[in-house]
Amino acid sequence: MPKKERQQQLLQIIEENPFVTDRELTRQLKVSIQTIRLDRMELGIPELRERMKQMAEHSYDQVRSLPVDEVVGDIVDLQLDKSGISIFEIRGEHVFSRNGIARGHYVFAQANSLAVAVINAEIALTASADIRFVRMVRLGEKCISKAYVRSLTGRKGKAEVDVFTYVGEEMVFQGHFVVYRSVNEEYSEGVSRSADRH
Amino acid sequence: MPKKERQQQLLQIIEENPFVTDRELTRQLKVSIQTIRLDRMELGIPELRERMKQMAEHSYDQVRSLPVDEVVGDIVDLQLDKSGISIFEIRGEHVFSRNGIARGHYVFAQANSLAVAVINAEIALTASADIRFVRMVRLGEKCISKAYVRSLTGRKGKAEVDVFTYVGEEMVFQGHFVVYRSVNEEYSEGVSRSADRH
DNA sequence: CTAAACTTAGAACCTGGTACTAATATGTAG
DNA sequence: CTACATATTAGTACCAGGTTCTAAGTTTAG
Repeated sequence: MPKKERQQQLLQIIEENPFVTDRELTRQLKVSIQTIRLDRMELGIPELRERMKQMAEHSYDQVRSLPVDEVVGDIVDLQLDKSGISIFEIRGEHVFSRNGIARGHYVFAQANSLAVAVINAEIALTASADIRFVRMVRLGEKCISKAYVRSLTGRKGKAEVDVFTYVGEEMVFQGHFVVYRSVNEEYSEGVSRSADRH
Repeated sequence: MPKKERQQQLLQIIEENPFVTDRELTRQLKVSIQTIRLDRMELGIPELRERMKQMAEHSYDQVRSLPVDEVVGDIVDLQLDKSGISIFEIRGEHVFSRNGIARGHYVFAQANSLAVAVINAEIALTASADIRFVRMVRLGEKCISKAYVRSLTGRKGKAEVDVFTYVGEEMVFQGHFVVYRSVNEEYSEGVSRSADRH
């Protein structure tokens, strides 16, 4: 069997069973263990333990990253129906462990939370948004979001809010949010009382 | 320090960082490595490698498709660079406590995670998104997101992904994501050696 | 004081490798 | 055919992160 083909088979075997040892690969491919190891090196496949470790770290990240908190970021300034500012520091649980870059939904969550918080209504819900991740945000960076209410339509209806997030001087995110607001009404069954942002 | 207390500390340390070696535990608990190992045995805590293996196997069973990245929601189907489906149940911690309506960023997070997971690349990051919350999602509802890759540009570059989220028959969210992707393997830093980690 | 419980030490061994050297096939081009 | 290259196999030394076992101290309680 040609080398190329063997290496393709090796790739496939490991892909469908990452827990296979080199010793077992020798049995399946009928070559010496050294050949297996040379092949792995050429293909850039790490050893069994490293593969397991990577999988373990991956799943560990996943478990840790679930609780996106109520309001993401600390609101440090709030002028209802006008503007607001919040601060959010990117910590380990917010990033991809592989490269330390923040997951987009955390950056979004900060902006979304602020866009909703800045609206003075008993119920405020995001209706739609147009967002742009201007540059990646890294572990340890402090995101400062500023929200500006651009328009309000009546007591009920929609509000438009622009949010810009900065790390230092640099803008990292921008978003245009359309927020549904209601002072008294509900939408089928959901009761509305006093506003519920935190 | 009494034995019981030490074992409680050991449990706690391992729980919050399962990737710790015995050698590091000796430094933290100031006892010999043999004591650490006796403690682990009494507590039924397996060795580091076994812990990693179990985590790896667990995550491998859970979602059999390989590169299920850090995701909000359970991925139940994944065809890389084509489509994917994930399920996410709205629980108490995801809603506004007053009215039981899901916070937008959770619904977004599910869609965003899926849009990133469906892309077959070593690095995939959301560049921008155009999203619409079609109707509110309530406590207890099961969100089913379906992602479709609409275009791919080269090995590197952008991908466009549409995501639709349903509760039952009803569409509750739709989003158009532009995802930055890169198949890049950096040869500058930690290529093969086991140099990098916690 | 003494026995039980606890702690530490050390050596042998294990798995699943890496790193490196060296010998032996098997081609393949001149 | 020879010479050189590539591929394969073999073997040794070494590593991390342990297990197992034996044995010797050290507390502590009765």
